[in-house]
Amino acid sequence: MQIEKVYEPQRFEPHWAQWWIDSNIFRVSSRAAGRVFSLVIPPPNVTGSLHIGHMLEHTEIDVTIRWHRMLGDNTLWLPGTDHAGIATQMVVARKLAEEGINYRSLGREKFEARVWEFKEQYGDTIKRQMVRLGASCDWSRERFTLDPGLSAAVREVFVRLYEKGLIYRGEYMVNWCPHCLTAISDLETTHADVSGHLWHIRYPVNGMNGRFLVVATTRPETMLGDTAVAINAKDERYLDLHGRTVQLPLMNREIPIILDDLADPEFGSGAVKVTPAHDPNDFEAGRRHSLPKIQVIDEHARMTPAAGPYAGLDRFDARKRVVADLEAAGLLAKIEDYPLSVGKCARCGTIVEPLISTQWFVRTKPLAEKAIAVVESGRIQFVPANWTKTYFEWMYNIRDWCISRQLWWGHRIPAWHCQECREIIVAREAPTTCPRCGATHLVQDGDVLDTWFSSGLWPFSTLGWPEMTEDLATFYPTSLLITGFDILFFWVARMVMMGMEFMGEVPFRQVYIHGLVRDAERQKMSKTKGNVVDPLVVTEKYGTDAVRMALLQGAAPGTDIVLSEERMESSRAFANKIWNAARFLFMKMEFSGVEPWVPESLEKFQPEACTDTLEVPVEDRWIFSRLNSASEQANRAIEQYRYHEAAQVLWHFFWHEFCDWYIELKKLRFRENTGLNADWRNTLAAFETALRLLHPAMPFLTEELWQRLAGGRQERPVSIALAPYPQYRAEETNYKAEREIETLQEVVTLARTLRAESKIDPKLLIEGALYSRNSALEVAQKHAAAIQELAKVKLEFRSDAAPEAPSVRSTPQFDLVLQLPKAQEEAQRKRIEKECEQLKKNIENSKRQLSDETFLGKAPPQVVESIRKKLVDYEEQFRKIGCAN
RNA sequence: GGGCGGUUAGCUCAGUUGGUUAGAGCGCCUGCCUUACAAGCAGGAGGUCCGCGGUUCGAGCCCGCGACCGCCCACCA
Repeated sequence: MQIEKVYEPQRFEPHWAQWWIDSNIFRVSSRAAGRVFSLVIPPPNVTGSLHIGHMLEHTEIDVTIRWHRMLGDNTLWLPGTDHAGIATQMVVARKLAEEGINYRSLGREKFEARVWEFKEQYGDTIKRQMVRLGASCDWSRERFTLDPGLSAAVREVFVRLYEKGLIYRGEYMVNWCPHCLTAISDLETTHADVSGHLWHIRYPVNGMNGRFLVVATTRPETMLGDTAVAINAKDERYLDLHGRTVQLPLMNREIPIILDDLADPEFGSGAVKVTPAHDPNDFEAGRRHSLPKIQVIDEHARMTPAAGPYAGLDRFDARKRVVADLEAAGLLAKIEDYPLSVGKCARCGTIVEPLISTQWFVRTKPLAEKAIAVVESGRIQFVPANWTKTYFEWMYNIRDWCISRQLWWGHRIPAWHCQECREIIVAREAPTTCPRCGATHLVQDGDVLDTWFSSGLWPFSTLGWPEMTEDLATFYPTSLLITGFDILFFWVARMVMMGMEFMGEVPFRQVYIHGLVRDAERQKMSKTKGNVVDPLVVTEKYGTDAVRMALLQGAAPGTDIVLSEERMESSRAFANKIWNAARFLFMKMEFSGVEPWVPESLEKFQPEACTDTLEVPVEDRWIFSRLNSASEQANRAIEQYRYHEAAQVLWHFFWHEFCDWYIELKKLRFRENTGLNADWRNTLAAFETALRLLHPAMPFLTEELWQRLAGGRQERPVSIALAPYPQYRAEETNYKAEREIETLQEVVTLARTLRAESKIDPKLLIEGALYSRNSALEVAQKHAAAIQELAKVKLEFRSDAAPEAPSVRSTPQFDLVLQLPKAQEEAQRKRIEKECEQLKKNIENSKRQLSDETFLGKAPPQVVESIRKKLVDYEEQFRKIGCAN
């Protein structure tokens, strides 16, 4: 068999995109197995940039899924939604904007025509992108925009919530984005600290000539819409003004002075202007006092006719003019520098404008109560657990959720307005007549739903709800959700609320929150910074398996992942290492006349054929025992989402046990044409098991090698992904074999160290003597040939005391003397001195503890015993090296 | 203003219930192109675990205070 010297991932591993498509085989479930495992995967962010963070998430999901599949669990993950259509529309709207066209100006018909056109042109690209992220993409049904099944679920939920009074329509202050021209939720606004100013403005008090009430504001342009000034009832400075009015400068409008806690006597002048149409607090105050609301800024952030002479100005230009005019009128008391935080649209970065508008809201309090209860009772578990607190923090302070968006992409709100009597009809299907006045002129509400509204239904809407399908019965609640903390509130919290409301049961049992991927400079990846790592580029360069491994190595729960090229290079080296181990085996198989072979049963580590009939070589007994222990650790790690630990275990086992020792030992046995003997069966069984162990982490490399190893055997599973995952069995642990190999390793390392320190040509076979007074000597002697091969020393084994010589190196049970050139003796002496110092410290330390009565009294016996033993060892070695001198 | 996380080797990070010589990868130093692998092999150096105090026989780990860094939430003009 021809096998390349260097592993070329491009030949065997698909791109990340292709990999994700391949993973889709796990969507299908047989429903044959006992244990059910289902997983919710996050909605694809198709329009955002794809970056390595998505790949981390999908890698963790994929590892988990593959592991469960190999355990024989009935697995399913829930991908797919209507996002393809939504995403396409968003992209088209953006393209239009680039051409200087506001998509709204086209009208719905023309806009949709453009979307179709775009679909024709870029359909395949979009489809690939969607599939890459696990979403379904069915262009054929209904308007291609939305999946009709899911749309029906969304309508059903909306109607039911409305009927229960949990959805209402109302006039409220919302965050308005003047660029996107839509209301956005609190969560969609980001706050940025900026240095602003606090302008103190004098408002003349009517009927008190020369008296002014000074108010402070960070947004002077809003004063044009003031309808009151508030003072605090406890603030004695201004009590005499209560009941009077002030004259609003510039607008020359008389407005009342009201008593309200809105005014904080400690802040500024203690008096505050009230602008109910442009500030959420003022809006509430305006309600309390039935103040008129004067809108002076419109949805494009321009001044309205109500702003009088300022009408038509941009809000920030208006600010300058207002300040200048106030100053000219001598009404500007002072200007202070003042740090403030401004809200910006999370999508476009435009500063949001609080505006009054009529929107649809979800009453969240009743939904939140259940969502809190299920986390409190532990029916939903967060991993790591500290996210629980963040979740509660938000749930306890939850506010009503504005779900209407003035956009054209998304699910239309299932509400119709009667053009005759203004009745609002909420229904599953479009009504033909108004139930109140019988009119037939009904127009559907122009708003669409927040995308998180439909995403919140995901765990059940994707399984066929409201029908109680077999899938829904089997896989709801799902076992697990793997996601990032950035959408904890947007998505996770809403799925819990919706799941409890409509299924009466939690949507998932566990929520694993993964870390964020940062670049080598610890920077969060973002499009604007341009530091995003494109998975397609790095998987091309290093291989998908290597990138996966690099991600997994950093994936400790609760910490961010710093991904560097170096790390990916080192995992590529690991992939290459495994490739070459296989290459060696295949070459030797050919040489030994061994055909591709895997054991009949993949359940046990050690193939049947070798156990009873033949004397099994110790390195085989050892590697099976080590495999056993590695699989125990790997299983436990993956089960607890400790992916980094699993990666480390696999890495260490494969490289530093299987390659460094096992294969090296086996080389001694593969020097003749033997055919498929016990040695070969054991070797291939061990390698085959190791591949399965590694498979969830590195699926492509292991699949490729596994197929080659198995040849064309029919009875094996078709894919390594369907083969059983290695499981720990107590009876497969072989302590005796492990100790024996440890002894061998000890002697070989001892000799290598001494040689290296003495600068002896690595190829030169030298002579030496190994001294020991315990049974370890016999073990070592048994492996004399291996020792000679691995360390290039020909040893004499002696049970008497070692002579004092500079060329001696010791461990507690051995002394090794090599014949060294004289020049090296001085260097050895220095080394020994240093070793003596360390030993002396250790001995003192142990003695101190062993003479401490309290320690002896309180420490557990095994701890005391281990220290006693160590002390004996230290002293023995101290004596042997001849430190006393 | 509330809440959360971090500080361990030159760099990036592990360290699961406290157990006595603190680990890995990369980097660095030394020697090797040894017919599986130079993307490799063998060996090595390198750490007051942020500071102070406390609990304990014993603290990187638990408690308190402090410093610095980062993140999230919040309607204070």
